[in-house]
Amino acid sequence: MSSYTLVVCEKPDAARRIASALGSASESRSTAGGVSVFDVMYAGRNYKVCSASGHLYVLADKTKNRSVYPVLDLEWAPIDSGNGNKKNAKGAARAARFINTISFLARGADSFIHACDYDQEGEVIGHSILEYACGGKYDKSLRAKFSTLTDDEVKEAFATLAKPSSRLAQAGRSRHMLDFIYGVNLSRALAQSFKAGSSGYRNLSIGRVQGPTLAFVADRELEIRLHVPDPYWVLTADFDKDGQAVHARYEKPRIEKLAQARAVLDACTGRDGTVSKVSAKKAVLRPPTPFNTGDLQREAYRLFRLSPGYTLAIAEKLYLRALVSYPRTSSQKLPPSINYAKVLSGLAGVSLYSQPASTLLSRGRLVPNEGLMADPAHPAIYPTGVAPRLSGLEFKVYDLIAKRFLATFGDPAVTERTDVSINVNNHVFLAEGRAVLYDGWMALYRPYVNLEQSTLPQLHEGDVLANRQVVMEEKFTQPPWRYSQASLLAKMEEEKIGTKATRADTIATLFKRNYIATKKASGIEATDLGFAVVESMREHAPTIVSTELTRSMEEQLEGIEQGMKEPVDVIEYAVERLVESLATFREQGATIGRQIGSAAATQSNAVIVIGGCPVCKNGQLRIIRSRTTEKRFVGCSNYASGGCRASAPLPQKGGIRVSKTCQCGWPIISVAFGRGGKRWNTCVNMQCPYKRDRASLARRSAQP
DNA sequence: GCAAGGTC
Repeated sequence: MSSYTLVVCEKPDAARRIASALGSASESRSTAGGVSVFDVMYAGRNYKVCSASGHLYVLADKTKNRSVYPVLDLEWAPIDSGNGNKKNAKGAARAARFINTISFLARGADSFIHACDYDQEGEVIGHSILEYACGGKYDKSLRAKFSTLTDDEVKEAFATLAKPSSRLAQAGRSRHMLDFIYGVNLSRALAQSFKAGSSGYRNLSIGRVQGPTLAFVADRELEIRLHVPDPYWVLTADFDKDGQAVHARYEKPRIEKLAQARAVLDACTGRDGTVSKVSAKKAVLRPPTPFNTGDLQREAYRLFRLSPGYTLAIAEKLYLRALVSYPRTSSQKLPPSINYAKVLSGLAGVSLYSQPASTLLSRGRLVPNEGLMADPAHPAIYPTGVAPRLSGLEFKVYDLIAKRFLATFGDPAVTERTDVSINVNNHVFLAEGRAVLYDGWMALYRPYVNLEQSTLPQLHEGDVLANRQVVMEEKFTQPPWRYSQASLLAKMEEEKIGTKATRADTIATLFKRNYIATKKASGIEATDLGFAVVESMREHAPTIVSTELTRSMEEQLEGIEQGMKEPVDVIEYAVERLVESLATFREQGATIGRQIGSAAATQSNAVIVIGGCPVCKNGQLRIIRSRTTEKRFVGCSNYASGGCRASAPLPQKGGIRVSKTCQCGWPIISVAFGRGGKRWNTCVNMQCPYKRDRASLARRSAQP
């Protein structure tokens, strides 16, 4: 085979699209790694288009000893089970297959094109591959720059190749370094302090994104706990106009003094009202903008109460089945190159969407209502037009994406708001009506439209309304809302921390660490442990829980990218500041650990009831963690007061759920082993006559 | 058993 140019893309899907944009490509599987490679002729040259699968190289701690800090001596190494996806050894094996394929292809290549996503992380991904898998080829490579992977743009990118920006790569690599140095060292300091100040090890962590996110929740929780409810009074009135009800509220929505409210109540009770003013205003509501990752996550939470992480996982599945476009995007734009007509024709073939899709198609000119946010590598999320076969939540998320896409092409809706002032003995009450005059895009987005309508009878100035009743209600000012997973994610977006692909993961990590917990129906609250971590960080390493760290880091990285700053100086400056914090942890570790440890202990001793006690009949069986051995077991709430000795061992690992009560009267628990692993159901009663696998419970458990 | 960032 003659020589060729090796094109390195960020992910397999991008390689496929880039290859097919250049010409008719033939796909083969590399013998070196078993991953896809595309051969294509373009402008008289042979190209082999291959891809990574995100980052194949990450920073690693050379010493590999997790109990030692500070760790400042880092190296770039292939993802392996030790540095990267510990929870997922498959990830490391997968990375190895891509690296093997690329290094094999690099040997036969005479030139290289860096065609990863054109952003900071993409620059790093390509840089590592060209340097480490291809043998120092970054400086000799050429950069393809594109904002979306359409045929035209890919060709344009290949026609305007230029030297890659090593400044951008340096900025990206420095970002990795800073996050590792701050995150890993402070996490180790936390965990080591905990170990020194209390019994046992606990996996604690903190980082540039985790820190402020946890602080958002903790600070909100404090606001809630410190909130002092102030009373106020609300007056409403119900009138009647020829048998039709008119509901109105007093012009002042809140009255702070009871005496004032009473005075109005007395003055108005039993007196008819006169319409003193009627005004109607039309409003034009523009169609919604197409979904980016966060918009979709928020909308799926609002409508279906899906967590952001779960929504993204479902969207990912839909993407892998070619039903929707790439779901990790910041973009609220739909470039014409995605071919609106093609997508709509596809949807027209699906019975659910055929009517609205055909109507849109028949108009000819299609212009989506784009939002302001853009993404260097992907358009907004849209359906591909491939007919879906889905059910359950997958269908719901797909339907939401499909209807949102349709709605963005709809006409603006027109609504009318009518305000009516009603005079009662010189006091003014207000009634409000809202009506949709033209539904436009709303028809395309049903049932997901969020708009309240309220109707009023025809009213004119001078009309007299019979007063049915005036009601005075005492209310209290409310504390702010707790964050939901969706609003916490929105807060992260607003503060520009984390990325569209990682925000949901960060929230999941905080749950896993037991820093935050869901308080039934009222949202997320910080746990005692979460509070303790924020508090101790504010004292010893305040930047890690503030968004300022991200801001100042961005500034430094910008300096590197512009050539105004050197990476070593930036890193050294960060290290100097961090070392002071770490020294404090080293000196006061035991004290810090005791503070955090006592917070963690309140938690592990928290009462978790799993059922009624079958022995004493009036106590409750609870999961208890022994203070001395730290082992968990089942005990009766009457142990201390009533001397009930009912107890049972528990498996020490795995999440426990109560499924039902066994015929013997004790609870049957369901234990999860590992992530997404099998669940194991068993009665906790050691003497259970109905149980077959007593031996296996004994093996997996320990007596308190 | 540590971060944040890619992607599956």
